[in-house]
Amino acid sequence: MLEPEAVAPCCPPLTERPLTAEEAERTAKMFKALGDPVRLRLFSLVASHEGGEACVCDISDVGVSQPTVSHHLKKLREAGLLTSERRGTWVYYKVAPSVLAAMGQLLTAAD
Amino acid sequence: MLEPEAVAPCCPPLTERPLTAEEAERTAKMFKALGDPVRLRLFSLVASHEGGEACVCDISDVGVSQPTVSHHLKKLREAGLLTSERRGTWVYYKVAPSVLAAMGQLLTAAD
DNA sequence: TGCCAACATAGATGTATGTCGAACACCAAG
DNA sequence: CTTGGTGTTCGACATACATCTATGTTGGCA
Repeated sequence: MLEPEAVAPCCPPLTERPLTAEEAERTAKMFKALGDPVRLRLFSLVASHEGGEACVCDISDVGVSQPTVSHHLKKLREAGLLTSERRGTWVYYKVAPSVLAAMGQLLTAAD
Repeated sequence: MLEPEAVAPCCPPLTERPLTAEEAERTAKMFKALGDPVRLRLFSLVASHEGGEACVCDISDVGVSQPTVSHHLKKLREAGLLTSERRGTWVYYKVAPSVLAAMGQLLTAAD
């Protein structure tokens, strides 16, 4: 089921030193994934859901069709931000561990 | 010169509660702006430059033409992430105050 | 076995975006 | 005022992307 390439601890704070081209390439994928309003809502719906995970049926009410939701969840998976698991009839998404920490570190003001 | 709409303190951590549609719309613009490798490098070049600011001539070596650099800097400005100021011959860009803090808060693991 | 619900994939389509070269605006020196 | 350097804007173009409808696939249940 096409699992994400690891997002990795990646990089120091953006204020510490310029990113290399490769670092920027990898890191931009995460930001890009969150750069769509629908995906950002889906991500926050999963991240804030009790237990840290949510089934698609819990988060499908974001104003677009069901295939579109599925499409965006796939993008988030491919960016390494979410993982998915099927349990019976439902598919559950959760935030990939360490992703929030990694992105938070990037944006740490190293002042 | 088309100044940015304020990016605002905006939102609580993504893990605290789901974003509303409006919040997501506004916030996604910031992530989107950083969702391109070239822009991400430009941003980190400015953010990590001594004095917290850099002139375009200091950061133009990212592998694309100079008009393209200018185009991306404009996008970053419009997203509220950078501000620009002309001093004599050169134009200086700096990170908009409070932007890093705001984005960092969004990604705070509220665990 | 057959059916329904939950998600995913496929294909089509309009719009947004990244890129470039060319032309323009601004400023400092001669 | 003219020249040269710095940066922006313009127009064109190819690609990427968000969205939809239609169709597949998977699993529970009668």
